[in-house]
Amino acid sequence: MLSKKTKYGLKALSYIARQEGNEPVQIGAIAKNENISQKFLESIMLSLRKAGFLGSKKGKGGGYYLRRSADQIKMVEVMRILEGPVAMLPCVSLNFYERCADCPDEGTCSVHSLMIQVRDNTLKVLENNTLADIIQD
Amino acid sequence: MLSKKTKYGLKALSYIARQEGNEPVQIGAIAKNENISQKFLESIMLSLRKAGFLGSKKGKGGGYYLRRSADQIKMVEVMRILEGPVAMLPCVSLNFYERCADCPDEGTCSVHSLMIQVRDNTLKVLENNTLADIIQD
DNA sequence: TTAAATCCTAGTATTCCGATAGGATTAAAA
DNA sequence: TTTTAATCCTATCGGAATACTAGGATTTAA
Repeated sequence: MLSKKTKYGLKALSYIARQEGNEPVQIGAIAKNENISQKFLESIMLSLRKAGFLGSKKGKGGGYYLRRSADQIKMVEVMRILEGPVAMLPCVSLNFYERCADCPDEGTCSVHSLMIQVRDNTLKVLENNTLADIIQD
Repeated sequence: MLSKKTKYGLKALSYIARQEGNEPVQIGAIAKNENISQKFLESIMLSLRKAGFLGSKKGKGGGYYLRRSADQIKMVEVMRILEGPVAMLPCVSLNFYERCADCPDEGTCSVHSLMIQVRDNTLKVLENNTLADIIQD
């Protein structure tokens, strides 16, 4: 299951991307319009800024804005920052690989190959969709 | 991330499917060979039996056996029993649907359509793989 | 009658998630 | 210069879920 953190983060990015012009958007406005706890959203925005998706302006009239155009922000990148690995098992993760404690040999693990297939199909979707794509609705 | 419960369940089913003949297989043997806590595995086997994948024989010489041939057990069925929904959001789940509290309208939610794509691609893999497929390694 | 297996219910330790608290800092506007 | 409005930052916390564990009841073969 997708965490609320990721879901809210994607909604916030979408909200910002849908605004006209490049004026900074306030957390308060996003939280209100998307029904998200403002304090929780604050910490999510911070992650997105530190990851390079968002820039911020402090003080009155400040807020957040996209640092890249929406069609340059792949869903898979955002997911990896907010959700972590795309794969369903650490042992099939490309960016967060870890051995499984219980497996003596990944090559003979029957679950392993299945989860590689799932990963590749999920990746295909997340690589091919950008922020620009998902706000087309 | 896949829960240990699901992973262990799949490994246990694979282990049983790989045995010659239809002799019941003991939890103890599975736990030992697959490095799984025996007590934990007990509860998982119980779920799999109640879901109809396994039959059991009690008492000395008892154990678990497949109730259907391995090529008749789709991965998606096992996943739904052990892991729950395939979808990453309740609002795009076919078998475990729930509204999202924060969405006034699913039709205009940008995350919704993305997660439908992910779901469909994951489903494709899990529908097309059976227990027989994943033990071919 | 004993040994070996499943069956079943409860409990528990730990981790993670979602959210909250409380201020520090910055900048525009009055 | 003061006020107001925004982000920044760290810490904490309750509840739920996960991953087991305990302990016995029941069943069956030898």
